[in-house]
Amino acid sequence: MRIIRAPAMNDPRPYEPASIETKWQQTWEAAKAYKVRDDLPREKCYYVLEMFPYPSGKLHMGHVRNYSIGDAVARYKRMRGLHVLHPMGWDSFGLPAEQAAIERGAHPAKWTYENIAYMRGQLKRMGFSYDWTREFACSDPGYAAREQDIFIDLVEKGLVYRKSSLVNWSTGLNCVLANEQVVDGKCWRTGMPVVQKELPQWYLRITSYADELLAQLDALKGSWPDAVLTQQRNWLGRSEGAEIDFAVDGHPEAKITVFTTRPDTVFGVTFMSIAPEHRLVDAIVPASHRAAVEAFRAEVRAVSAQERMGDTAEKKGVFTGAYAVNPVNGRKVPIYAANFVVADYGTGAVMAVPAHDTRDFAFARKYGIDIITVIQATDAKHPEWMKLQAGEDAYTEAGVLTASAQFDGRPSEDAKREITAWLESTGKGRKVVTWRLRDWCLSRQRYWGNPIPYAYTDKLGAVPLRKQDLPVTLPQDVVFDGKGNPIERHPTWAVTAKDGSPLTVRGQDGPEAARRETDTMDTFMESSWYFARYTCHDNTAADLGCAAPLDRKRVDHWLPVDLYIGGIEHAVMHLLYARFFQKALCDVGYSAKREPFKRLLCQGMVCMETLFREKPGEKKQYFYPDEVDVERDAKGRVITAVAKSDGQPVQIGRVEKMSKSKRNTVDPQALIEQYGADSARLFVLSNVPPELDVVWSEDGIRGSHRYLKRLWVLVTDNAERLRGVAPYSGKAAEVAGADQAVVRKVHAVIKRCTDALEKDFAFNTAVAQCMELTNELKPDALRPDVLKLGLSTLVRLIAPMSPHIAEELWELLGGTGGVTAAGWPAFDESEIAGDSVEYPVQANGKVRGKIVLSRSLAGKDLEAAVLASDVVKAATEGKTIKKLVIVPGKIINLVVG
RNA sequence: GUGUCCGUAGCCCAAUCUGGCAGAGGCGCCACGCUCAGAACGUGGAUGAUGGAGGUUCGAGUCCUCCCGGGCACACCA
Repeated sequence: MRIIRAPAMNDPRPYEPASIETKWQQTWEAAKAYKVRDDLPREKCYYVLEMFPYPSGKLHMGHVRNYSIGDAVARYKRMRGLHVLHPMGWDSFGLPAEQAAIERGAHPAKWTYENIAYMRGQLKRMGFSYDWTREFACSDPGYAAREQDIFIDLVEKGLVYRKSSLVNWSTGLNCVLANEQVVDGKCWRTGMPVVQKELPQWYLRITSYADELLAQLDALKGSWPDAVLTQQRNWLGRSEGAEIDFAVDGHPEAKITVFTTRPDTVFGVTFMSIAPEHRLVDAIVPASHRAAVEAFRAEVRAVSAQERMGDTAEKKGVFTGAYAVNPVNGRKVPIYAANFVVADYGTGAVMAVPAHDTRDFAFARKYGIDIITVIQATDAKHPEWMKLQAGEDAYTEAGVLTASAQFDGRPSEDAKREITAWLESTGKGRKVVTWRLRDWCLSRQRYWGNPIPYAYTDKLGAVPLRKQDLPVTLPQDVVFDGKGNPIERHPTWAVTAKDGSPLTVRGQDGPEAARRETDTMDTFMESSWYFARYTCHDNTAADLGCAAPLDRKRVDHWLPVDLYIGGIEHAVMHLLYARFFQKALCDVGYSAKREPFKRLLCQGMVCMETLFREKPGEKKQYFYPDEVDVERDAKGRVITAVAKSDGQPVQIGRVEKMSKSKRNTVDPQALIEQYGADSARLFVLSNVPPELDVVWSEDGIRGSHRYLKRLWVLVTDNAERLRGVAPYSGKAAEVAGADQAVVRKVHAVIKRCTDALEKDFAFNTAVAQCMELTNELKPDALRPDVLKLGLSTLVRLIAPMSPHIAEELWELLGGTGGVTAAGWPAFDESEIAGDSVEYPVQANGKVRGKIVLSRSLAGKDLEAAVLASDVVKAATEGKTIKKLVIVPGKIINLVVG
């Protein structure tokens, strides 16, 4: 049994995070401390937003980090006197809810809203300063209804269309995926294979905004991470070139248009590659080659998208038996159906110039096709050029044209323009720009999403619903058995109007019986405008179908978001869709701000060491940390690790992103219970800058907790006697010794903290500064007013990171009105440096000693004082000074010989 | 392969933008204090060719060039 010593009379109150944190959370809630108004001057306002979570059940460490960063910024900005909009909500449509319904029988809505309730409680327990009055979930009827209104606006603007096309069909989800959701040919969510399937789908015309989406990336440089800008640029994939029309020999009605970025090489075309699915293939293939082409097409189709896209796939083709005629020189070239030609990029056909394209070169070699050089390198020693001379590889760089009729001798860049112009003038080609970006496929054959507000009739086809007939709400009585789309199988929903009567749409001769669209929208739709909705979440009239989705005045007051924080995994999908959507919202009249996020911060992952055993031919067996004993040497390096269960060795693996499957996770709830929210928040902000990965360790969080305890003891030990003392507010020079050092330190630390937060949100260095100041504050050595200055500064500096303890200590020190209202402490640059400077003295770059001189010394006086010093005399003994470098306030360097 | 970021103590990182004594902070380690002992706490301490080679400079972790190593992104896109 443990013997617990009774506390002595003057023992300070112990640090009990749970009670302090609950107390202040209740205080903030009761005071609606973080509710923000919409009618204050914008320059006094700040909008900080973290990517809202999918309500999967409970918070994970990634959330804790993301939201701790955002909250620290929000609290810091408030202390700087700004009115901060800091909202939170739920990205609550999506597949896991349906998965849960299938597995556990709970309705997706029930499961989702129970999760939201639990996670909201966790966020509140973390003490995040959200304006909870603006909270909403995307699956709330109000939000989904507003989204349908916007959808109809987009329809009227011509941004929505339906087309039948090959789509990515996830065999795991029985559902269509966007290109971005296909990773290495597999479903990004389930990892199951993705196959191509022909289906009619709804699309949003994001490609109409391609130019603007690209152009405005330049303006985001410096405010968004380069990695994100690059990824978006790659994704948009703008490519400038020419389309050239080739006639087909013996088929005067047929014409194959190719797209090329190298019109300067057109005289070197020796064959053409065409996508096997190209619509002209059947028309031009002679009977003699039909069987071979059909077989090839079947073979290509059988190969999964994954293999076809990967660079391991062999480049293959089959001669179609047809010939194309090169419009510039009349040369007849064979047409090959090739597996590497993508049907829906460019024109689905490529002119092949083996001399100047690596892939064409390999293909020509394989099938024995001619190689004609039409570009000459200007540098005869160019390695690629020498390879072409040796018949080893193509020369793909720019050069000078040859064997190109009237263009001989022209440089590539000029020839591109001139040849394109010539083709244009003869009607055989034209300058074009193509994009890698495709339109956004919106349809999902799923239940738990927002219904697409369309209906179909036999006569009219697809008809958008009128706004007064909205919203379309999901049927409640559906069956989840994992076999396809539950809405589609509902007996009456698709043909029943809001009021229960049979669904009709208005036709020319009166109402016509109609059937609803049963597809729901991609959930990236909801996350494309939620940041705008936070500014006016209450814009909801009694009749849901009639209120405007957004209040333009408030949207434009708050947007763009000043700081948006989230994971880099959203670099393309979410962030590109949201940028597009904001522009579309502008064009339907809901905003004038064309970019949604002014600054973007992508925080790193929370990682942890993995522990595993591996046997040949078996999957890795992972261990939880508490199942393993680790032994370290004197330097802290790991010597051995063994499992507690059997004493056998365990391997220590890489530090990897926390995941359940690797058993390297930590439950934030347990951290809160053991150490408190303040310690958890401080830990995820310490040690590394926000954009780097942070490695979780038990020792690490104990370190953060230990620091808060030290701060607690330091303040509570002295609070009583300091309560009535005013913090020292005079000059540093007016006090002496340790007091003066502390006053200077206070100014220096405030400056460094402020710089760290203003420049890069470098909370790690801000925390370090707080610790440094704490280490300097020795109560017994300081005047009470100087100590009070130090403590009251410290408490305010730590407040954005660990707000509960800061509030409590602020109150104990006699502060009123809360630590936020107290404001961020100010500093005076001139108070940081002392009157004297300790100059290091270097001789030929090596430090020989130090001399202390008055800061006010300058010019000849300073030089004289330096030369007179013992250190300089000793260093120059018997040598001559060739050069004397004196940097006032910094250093002295002697060049001697 | 191309682009980009990075490489500082046993580990995570400051200092790099704006050149000036290599170290703010944390973890780990060691010693001492406290303790019957440990934990906790406190006090103190050790640890480096700043990945390598050149260059610029009075002076380079910092700027320039090349190389090595690593991360991330892109990579049949015509």
